[in-house]
Amino acid sequence: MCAPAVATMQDVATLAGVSKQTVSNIVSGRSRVRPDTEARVRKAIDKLGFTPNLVARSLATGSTQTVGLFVPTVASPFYSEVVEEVENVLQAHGYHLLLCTTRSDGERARSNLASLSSRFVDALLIAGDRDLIDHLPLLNDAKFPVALCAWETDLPDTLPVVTIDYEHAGFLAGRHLRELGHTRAAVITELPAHAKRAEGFWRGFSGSQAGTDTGLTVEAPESSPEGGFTATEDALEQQPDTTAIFATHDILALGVLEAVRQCGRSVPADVSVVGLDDIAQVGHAHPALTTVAIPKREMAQQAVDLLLRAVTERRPPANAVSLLRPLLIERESTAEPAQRV
Amino acid sequence: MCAPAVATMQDVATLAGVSKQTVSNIVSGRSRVRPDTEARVRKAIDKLGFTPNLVARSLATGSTQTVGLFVPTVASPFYSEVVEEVENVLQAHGYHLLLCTTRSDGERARSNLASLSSRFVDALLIAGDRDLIDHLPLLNDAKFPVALCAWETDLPDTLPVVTIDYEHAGFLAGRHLRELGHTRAAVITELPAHAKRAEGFWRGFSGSQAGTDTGLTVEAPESSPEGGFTATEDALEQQPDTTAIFATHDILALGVLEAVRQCGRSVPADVSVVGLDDIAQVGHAHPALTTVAIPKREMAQQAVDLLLRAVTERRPPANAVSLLRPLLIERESTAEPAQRV
DNA sequence: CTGAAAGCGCTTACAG
DNA sequence: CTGAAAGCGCTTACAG
Repeated sequence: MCAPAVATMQDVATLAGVSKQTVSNIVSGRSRVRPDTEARVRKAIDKLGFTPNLVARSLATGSTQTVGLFVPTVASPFYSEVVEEVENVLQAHGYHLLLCTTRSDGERARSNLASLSSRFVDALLIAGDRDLIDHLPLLNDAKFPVALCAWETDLPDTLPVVTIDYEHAGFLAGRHLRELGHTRAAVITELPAHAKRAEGFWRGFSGSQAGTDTGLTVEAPESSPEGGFTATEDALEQQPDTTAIFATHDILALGVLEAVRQCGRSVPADVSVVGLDDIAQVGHAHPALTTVAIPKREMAQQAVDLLLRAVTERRPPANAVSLLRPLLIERESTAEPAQRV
Repeated sequence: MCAPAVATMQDVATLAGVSKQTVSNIVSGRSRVRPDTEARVRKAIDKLGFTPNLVARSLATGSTQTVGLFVPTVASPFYSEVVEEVENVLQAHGYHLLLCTTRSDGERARSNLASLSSRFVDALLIAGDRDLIDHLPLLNDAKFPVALCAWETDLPDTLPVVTIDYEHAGFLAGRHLRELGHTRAAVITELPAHAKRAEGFWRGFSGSQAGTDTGLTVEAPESSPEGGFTATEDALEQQPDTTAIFATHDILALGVLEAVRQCGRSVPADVSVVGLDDIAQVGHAHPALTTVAIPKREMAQQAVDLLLRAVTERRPPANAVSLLRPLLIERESTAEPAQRV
C-alpha cells in the first residue's frame, strides 16, 4: 500500500519479454505496436498493477501538467467561482491545479511563490491583487509563463493580464439607474480597491452633465453584507432623498437590501439597488438583485488559454492586457423612482 | 523566460569549481561545508539564478511534498473552510495542495483519482461523501496513504476516516432546545445526507421519554437559504404550534430565520432556531444564530497529521475512524418558549 | 570536508 | 515494428 515495491516499466517489460521502450510506446499510445505484443504487455501491466510514475515522466518531458493558482482566499463567492472556472478549463486540457491561498499574508505569498518557482508547475496564474502585489518582481525570472487575472488596481507592466473592465462595470450600473430616471444616488464601496467601479458609476450616472453633484459615496467598514448594511444606514441618513444605490460588490449589496428594508423603505419601489459580480446567491435574493455580471468563465478561459499556449509553444506569453466587458443583468431590484409628492 | 537554458546544479558546480554533490549539500543544508567553499557556491548560485529542480528532487527522493485534496465543491462555506484549514496544516509542514473539486460528477472524480494515483502526490485526503463513494475501491491499491474526512454516511471500512460525530451534533441541538423548555419542534433537513443529524436531534429533544411525538421533519428542496425558507414555510403551516426549529445546516438556517420573520413571528421570542456547522456568516446573522460548531480545524489537523505521519514513516495509516465532538454555540436565536395564553 | 558513481523511472532520438 | 543508449537533474551512500 505505501511504497513496498511499486512496479516499474522495466518490471512490465521483463515480464512481457519486451524492452521498456516498447512498454513506454504502448502506455503513451505513441507508436504502433504489433497487436499480440501489445496484448502481452497489457496483460503484464494488469498483473503488476503498473501505473506510470508521473514524476519520472515529468523529469523526462519537462512538463508537470500542473498549473499553480494563487487566490487571496477561497472563502468568498467571487474567488471560489474563479477557482472552479480555472479548474474546469485546466481539466479540459488535462492539467492539474495546485492551489495557494494567500490569505492577505504577504510573507506567505512570497514563500509559496518561491517554492513554486522551481519548475514544479508549468505555468502560474495569479488572481486578485491584494497580497501578491509587492512580490510581483520575483516573478520576472520565473521559469514558466505567469499571468494575472481579476486584477483591478495598479496593473504591472511586465506581466500579461486578463481582467475585467471594472470601470465599465460601474458605468453600466450608473447608466442603467440614470436611464430609469434616478437623480440622487449613493455608492457603497470598498476603497481603494473598488475605486474604478465607483468612478465608472458616477460617469455613467451623471451622463452628459459630468461633474454634477448627484450623490454621495460611502465606504463600507468591511467586505461583507454587514459592511454594506452599516454603510447604507449612513448613506440614507446623510442623504435621505436617495432613490438609487450602487454597491460595488454583490456581497455588499446583500447588506444594502437588508438596510433599506430595515429603514422602512422598499426595494425597488422606494430605492433601486444595483450590485456587481453576479455571484450565485443574488439571483435568489429578495428581491432578486439587478447586478453587473463579471464574466468569470471567460476570464478563466482566456487566462488559462494564454498560459497553456505559452507552455506548449515554449515561448513567453504575449505581454498584453485583455479587458473583458461585464454585462448588466436586470432583475427585480431596480425600477423607475417613485413620483415624490 | 520560458525555458531557454535554466541553470542546473552542475552549472553552479563548474562555475564554483566544485562537484555538484557539494552544491547539493549546500542547497539542502544537509552537511557542513567549508565557509569559503560555501561562499563561492552561493555566489555562483546567485549569479546563475539557480533554483533546484523540484521534479528531479522528487524523483530522487520519492517525495513530491504535495498532497491531493478532493472536495465536492469549493463554492460552499463548509468546504471552502475545510480547504483553507487543510492548506494551513499542509503549509505548516512544508507541503503543497493539489486540489480537485468533483462537482457531483462521478466520472470526473474517477478520472482525477486515476491520474493522481501515479505517485504524483504523497498522500490523498477526500472530504465529503457525495461524489467519490462509488470509486473508493480504486483507492485500495493507491500507492500512497489515503484518508477520508467530513464523511457522514456509509463509512467504508478499508480507509481511515477523521470526521465529526454528526449524530451527537444533532443531539446537542435537540437537548439544548428541550432544556430551554420547548416541546414542539421541526427539523429542516437534507435527506438522506443529513439523516444522522436529524436522528440525533430527536434523541436529544425527546430526552428520557423516547418515542414521543414531538414534532415533524421537513426536507429542504435544495441546499441553500431558499431551500430552508421553503421548507420552513411548509413546516409552520403543517405545525403552527412549532416553537423550535433545527436546521441540519447553517445554510438552511439562514433561510429559516427569514421564513420565520416572513410569517410574522420573531426569533427567538416566538420561535427558537438552531443551526449546525458555524460557518462564518451566521455569527453576524440577525439575530446571531445559535449553532452546533463543527471543529473543522481539528478535523483538518488530525486528518493531515495522520496522512503525513504515514508518509514519513513509510507505512499505511492506522485504519481507524476518529469522531470529533462538535460544540454548541449559544447565541441569540434561541430562548425559552413564550408563555402561550 | 569534498568527489566519483550509481540510480530514481521515465522519454526521446536513433539504429536495426 | 522493436531494442540499446543516453539523458532529464537531482540525491544517496560510499570513498578519499
